[in-house]
Amino acid sequence: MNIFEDFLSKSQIFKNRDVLRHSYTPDHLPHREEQIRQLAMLLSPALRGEIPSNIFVYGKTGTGKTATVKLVGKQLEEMSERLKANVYVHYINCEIVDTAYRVFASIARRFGRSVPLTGWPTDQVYDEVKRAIDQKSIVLIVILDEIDKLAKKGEEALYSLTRINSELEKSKVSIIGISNNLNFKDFLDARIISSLSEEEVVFPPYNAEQLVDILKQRAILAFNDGVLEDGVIELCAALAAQEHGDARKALDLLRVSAEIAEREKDSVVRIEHVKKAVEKIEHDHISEVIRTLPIHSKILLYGIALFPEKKFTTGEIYTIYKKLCAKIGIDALTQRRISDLISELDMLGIINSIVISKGRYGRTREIKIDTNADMIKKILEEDYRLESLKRFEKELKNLVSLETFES
DNA sequence: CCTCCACCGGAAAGCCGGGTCA
DNA sequence: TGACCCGGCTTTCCGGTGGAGG
Repeated sequence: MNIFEDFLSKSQIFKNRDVLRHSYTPDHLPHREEQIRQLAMLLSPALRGEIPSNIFVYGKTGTGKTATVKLVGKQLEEMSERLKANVYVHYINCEIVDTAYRVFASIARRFGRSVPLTGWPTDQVYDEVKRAIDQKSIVLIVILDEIDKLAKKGEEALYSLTRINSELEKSKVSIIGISNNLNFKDFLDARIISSLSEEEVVFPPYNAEQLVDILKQRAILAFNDGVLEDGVIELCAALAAQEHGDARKALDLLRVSAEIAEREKDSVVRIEHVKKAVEKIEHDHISEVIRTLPIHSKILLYGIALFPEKKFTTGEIYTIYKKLCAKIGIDALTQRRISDLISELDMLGIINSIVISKGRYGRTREIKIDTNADMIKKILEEDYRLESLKRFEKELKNLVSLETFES
């Protein structure tokens, strides 16, 4: 008997698991009819060879922004093909493509130019883009997903792209910016903002009922008949609705619940599986984040995790961090840098740090671990570079508590 | 009401490893 | 090969500040 046979035979639950992944774009998006209509209306001038207004798309995570825009983009290209209208849509995820250089390179490559990953001056890549687009007369729609990620390092790209039309002879470019964060506008040049948001399309969060519809639609494709216990979909929807109506989260819950059921060799996905899924997702998320932390953040976090109840100031945790570094023979970073690493850990939700003033005793952060400290420590100890710290745990605790907190 | 602590956090510049190009 | 560019990570420098205690 082949060793895989056991695994092959038993997918009683899933018909097609991929339907539940975020990468899957269904060709019908429930409760997004209005947004689709707006986008189509705003983009339609492209088919007549005119420049559509730049569009700013706003909505929280998991509200279907990306899926909707992609769907409309795809249909726009199809229609353009039929009408021979030379409309092109280019999708860029700014979380990955997060600098001006890379944005330009991505566009240039779309039109067959080869641009190295690095090495050229950014201006040169931009020239390449202009030449590539202007070869024949086209309308190009650039979709900048997670456009807020460009605010820091890629502002130049936004600046150039919003003004590119005056430098092109035959072709036209328009931009669709997608963001889940309105605050990022504060960091940008007012001219860029007004140019980017000539039109706005808002994606409100889904409510629990709408999430149920979405899940049901996918469940039909994803599961065999009758494998979902009554209430499973409703529970997943309700849990996701509690957090700003995130469809992605709802789909994850449903998929992980089913995977747990499958692993337990249960032929039905039950309410209890959903409950286990909630924990598993939470746990997997944190441990993945921690595992991929750079070494200095790990050392720092280890120091904090040694004292789960303690509220640290920046200075205190820095002295502990320095001791830990000495112990494992790694050069310590400066306090300024550690201060930034603390902010990062805070943003990741692993620790809690707020700036407080202790009057006479200065202004500092109050830092406290936010999650299960034991779990964090275990995950950190998997790193071979931190292994030796495990042996010194007691010694370290004594040393540190005597020196730092005595007074 | 003023002072002054212990940091915060912005700006700029340096280092390093990735790369191109002539 | 050397000059040059990009981008991530750090260091250096430094002005700014909320509020307890005088």
